[in-house]
Amino acid sequence: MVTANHDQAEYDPTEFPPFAVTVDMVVFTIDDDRLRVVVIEPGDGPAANRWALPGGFVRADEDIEPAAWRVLRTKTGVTGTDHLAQLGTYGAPDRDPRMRVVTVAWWAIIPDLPEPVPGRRVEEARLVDVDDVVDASFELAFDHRTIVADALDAARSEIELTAVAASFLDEQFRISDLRQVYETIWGLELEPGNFQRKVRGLKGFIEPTGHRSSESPSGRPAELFTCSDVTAKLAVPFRHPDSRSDA
Amino acid sequence: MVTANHDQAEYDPTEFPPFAVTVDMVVFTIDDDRLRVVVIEPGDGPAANRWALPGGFVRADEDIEPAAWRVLRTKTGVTGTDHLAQLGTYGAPDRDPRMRVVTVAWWAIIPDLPEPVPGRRVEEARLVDVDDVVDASFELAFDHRTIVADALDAARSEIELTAVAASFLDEQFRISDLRQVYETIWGLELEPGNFQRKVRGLKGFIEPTGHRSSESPSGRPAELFTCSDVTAKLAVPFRHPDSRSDA
DNA sequence: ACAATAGTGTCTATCAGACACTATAAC
DNA sequence: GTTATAGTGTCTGATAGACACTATTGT
Repeated sequence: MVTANHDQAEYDPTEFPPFAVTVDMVVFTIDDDRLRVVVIEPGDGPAANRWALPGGFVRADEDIEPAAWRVLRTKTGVTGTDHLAQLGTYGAPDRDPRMRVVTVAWWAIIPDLPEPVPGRRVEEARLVDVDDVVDASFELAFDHRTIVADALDAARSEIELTAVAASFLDEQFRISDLRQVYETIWGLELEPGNFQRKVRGLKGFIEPTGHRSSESPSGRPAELFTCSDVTAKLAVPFRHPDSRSDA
Repeated sequence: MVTANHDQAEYDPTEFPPFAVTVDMVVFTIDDDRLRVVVIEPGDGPAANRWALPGGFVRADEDIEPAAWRVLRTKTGVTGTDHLAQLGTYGAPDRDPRMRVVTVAWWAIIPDLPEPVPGRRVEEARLVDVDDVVDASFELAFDHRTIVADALDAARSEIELTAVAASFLDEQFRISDLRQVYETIWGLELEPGNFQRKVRGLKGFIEPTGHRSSESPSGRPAELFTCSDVTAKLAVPFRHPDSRSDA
């Protein structure tokens, strides 16, 4: 088979088309029983004076996941998280007006994140309700609304299959705290008694600490639990209760 | 906060580190009740004379998913597939000796793929058992063994949640054909009667065609079904039977 | 005492799996 | 008839959800 080689240049390693590779971070936290996401107002670039996800270029000698951690830290001051997962890669040719960029999007969960602090070359950093982003009442630059929507889908699925919901909470937590995480992310109410029994019965999810909560405003103090591995896959999924066979 | 700007260069759009962006394809098919994957022997590059996934550079003005389709077609002659999903992006700094490359990996399912044909700049193309790749008895270049293993995990999960198993089959298929797909991918046997009842009861999975199979070697001819949307999310997951609460 | 939250008992409907059974074809 | 596969009936054990109930704290 003889073919004209008018497009062979792109197969030549010395003439590959150069791309910029960035990372963008979708950082979730729960604040006041609302699912929120960290956004920044960049100090420069095409998203200056607009809100956007924290993001930045991957360095020439840096793997992608470390770049995600570094960008998160330098842009928002956020340092630790139990959970960082790759969401997907977005690379429409026109997604950034400056140049050809593909961005690797990640999503993470940070407990107790009151207000992020603006980092280098960042004007402002704040938390915004995920719902407002997804329904576009709070606008984000680039394709970041889509990325947040995809991250929300990923989070909703992930808490069914793994113990990651616990990473929204402190080291020790009550079962009712964990239930609130599910209720917030799924946007529904769960029956406290059944939740209790179900989650206690799941292997590899939570372990009792032997301590009891002292902060309860009233009522019987709750037993405190920990989750040793938030990435652990649950033996049985904790299923979102919307699925009915008569759907 | 005053900081040395020794690393500010990377924030300058005109001086971002240039990356090559490639796509790599994990193409599954079922052949003789074995799950197989398409591999090629590139005619040049660092994987010449080794087996590797079909892959290639994304063009300067091309979105990533079209690039995946193009690469698949030009390298292996494979043109159509019902299912193409992004798997993840791999970008360790040393994963390609030539240059800094990040690759966006995709997985796809092609029914009835007897033998792929080597495309441009490809010496050979063939199918290989997925198991042999994952257990490294069949070696692949770069990090392609990891990518195939991740794709297998993705496929095993995806057939629980969507109708994608049907994309291994022809337009019309018997329920026992569909059962064989699950058995092959999960590596176990399912009880035919229960499978039949379960899959017939799931909304949005299969629809009867009104025809019956004429190719049955013996026995009662089976009703033929179609799947109108292989990407449809099942209302109720078709669960892999390994998960027991006493696990 | 009451209010509030934690946690358990129990009933019921549903569903997965085991397996016997019937149905319909080729031979 | 036998054999093979398609498809159904039916039982059982597990589980999710509803909801009543007990348990343990503060006020």
